[in-house]
Amino acid sequence: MYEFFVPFITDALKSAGIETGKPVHIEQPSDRKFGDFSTNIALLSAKECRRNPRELAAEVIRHLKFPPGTVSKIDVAGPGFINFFLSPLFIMTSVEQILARGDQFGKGTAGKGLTAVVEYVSANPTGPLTIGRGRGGVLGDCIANLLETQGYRVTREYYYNDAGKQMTILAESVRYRYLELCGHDTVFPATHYQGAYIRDIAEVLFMEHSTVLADTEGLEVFKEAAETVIFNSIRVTLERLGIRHDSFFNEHTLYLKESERASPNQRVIDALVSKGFIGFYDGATWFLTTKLGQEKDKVLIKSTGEPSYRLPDIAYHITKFDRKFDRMINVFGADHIDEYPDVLEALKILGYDTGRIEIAINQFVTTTVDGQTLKMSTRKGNADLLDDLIDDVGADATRLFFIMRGKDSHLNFDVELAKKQTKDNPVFYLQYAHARICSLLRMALQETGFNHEHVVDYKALRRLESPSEIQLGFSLLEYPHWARTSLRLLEPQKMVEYLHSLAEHYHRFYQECPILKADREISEARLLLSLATRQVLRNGFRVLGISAPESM
RNA sequence: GCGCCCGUAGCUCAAUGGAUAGAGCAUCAGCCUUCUAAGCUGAGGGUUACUGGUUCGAGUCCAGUCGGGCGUACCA
Repeated sequence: MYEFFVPFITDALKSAGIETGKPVHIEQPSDRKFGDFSTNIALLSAKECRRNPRELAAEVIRHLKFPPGTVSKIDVAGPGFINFFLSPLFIMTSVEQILARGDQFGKGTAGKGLTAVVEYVSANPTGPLTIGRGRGGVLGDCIANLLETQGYRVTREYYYNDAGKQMTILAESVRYRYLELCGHDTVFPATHYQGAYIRDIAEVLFMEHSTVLADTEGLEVFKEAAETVIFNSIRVTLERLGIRHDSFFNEHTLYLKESERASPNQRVIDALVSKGFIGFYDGATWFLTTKLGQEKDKVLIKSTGEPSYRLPDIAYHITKFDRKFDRMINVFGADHIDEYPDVLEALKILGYDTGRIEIAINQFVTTTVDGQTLKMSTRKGNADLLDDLIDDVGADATRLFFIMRGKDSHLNFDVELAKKQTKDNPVFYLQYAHARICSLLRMALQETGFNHEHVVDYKALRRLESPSEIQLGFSLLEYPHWARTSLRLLEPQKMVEYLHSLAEHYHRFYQECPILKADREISEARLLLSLATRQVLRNGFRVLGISAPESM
């Protein structure tokens, strides 16, 4: 809808002889009494043209030529806005397109022929997923969905590490619990994983092997058991939320030689050496970020010989360039905020186009239960588990609550609210609109024989003209705009808000306009409008990954 | 100390640099013999933390101050 106006305004500017370098911008007025759309082009160009903005606006209007039956009124208002009013008939004929396109309505072509990789969750297998991880997981999943609606070919990737220090601590933790079960006198270190799941893993080992493992030197058997159990639990939890990945990228592969070539990690070091950004001191290998104005250099290879996380991170991103992704989107929590600038700097030095990398950082989650907030740490084992939350409020509420606030805002997850079955709870408010429409359609089939599946001609919609009908129709047409905006900002929250306002318009329409009880022709038209609403709700729910219940 | 994020109604949050800063909750007042009241309508409630700046116009951009969160590892 937005782009509908642009060419006509551009033409009008041209034929009025107005030269402006400013782009034509279409927006929605704050108040509908100002119209359906407006443009500020006269305000923007006024200075350049040395003319009064209102005069300029009037001039533009004189040259505007819209196709008949589309725009019913054009106004100059306020300091120089040009306001457009769409004709009700135009709105309703446009709604017909929604029914014609069905689940394709709202799809765009901006990403046609392009590929994107979205990296999200990426938790190492050291413990069950916590609520905080869930937010990033849902955010990433929705971003991937949004990319797909615009035609991108999307790879959903999970980057993990099953080696290194944390995994060693994990294996030791299991071993301590196992030794306890064997009756050994051990003290469980405070530095290790305290969670109950460690005990569960140890118990399984004890049942299978009795005390035999107590004498084994290596940690391998403990590590493997822990990794298998924990990874499975992570995948099960993700699956419950409808989060899936196409690709699991194991950091470990970056440490391995590739036939005749050095390992990807080593190649990063070599390349940075040749650019003069590597130093060796204190027994470690350093990325000389002080050369870039930073306070300290950063360790790439520790004095133990092991790479720190930064090195494989750089190498990992190079694989994304090697795999020729057009867009690379990383989703992670605020605790990783210090991680990416160094990676980007290194990639820039090595000549990669870091403009293709986008970072979506989500702030932390606190849960509120009776005003109590919980502080989380996987290590201490007192974290709120994502699984428990899903048990408590269900997958749909979990998903929606994670994305119904801007990702930059701290999220206050009100568990009580998420469980409520009233309109206070946005999940129910949205789903109820959908269920209500399904119920109507069922009843229509029963009582009047109206079968929406057999309708091929949507012209009946053109009979509608009452304010709540027009408002609803208009709202439906906004869906593609919000799909694009949500993606542009990497912010599914925009979609949530749009759907909420759509549901609101539907409920109002429902309240004001009898549907089954109206005259047959009007009734049919209103059923079609309801059907279009259901379609848009479904398309939106699909992006957000929540279910569309047929009855509630 | 330094870096990133946040500060908007009593509470939880919106507002691509635009017009009178909006929703929901809570409070108060209405709407069911009528398609799902799991809903709708209305009222009150604000110095957008503070001080300057940029411009036709600032909650939004810039600088500074105050307050909160997260980082600031040879953990990831």
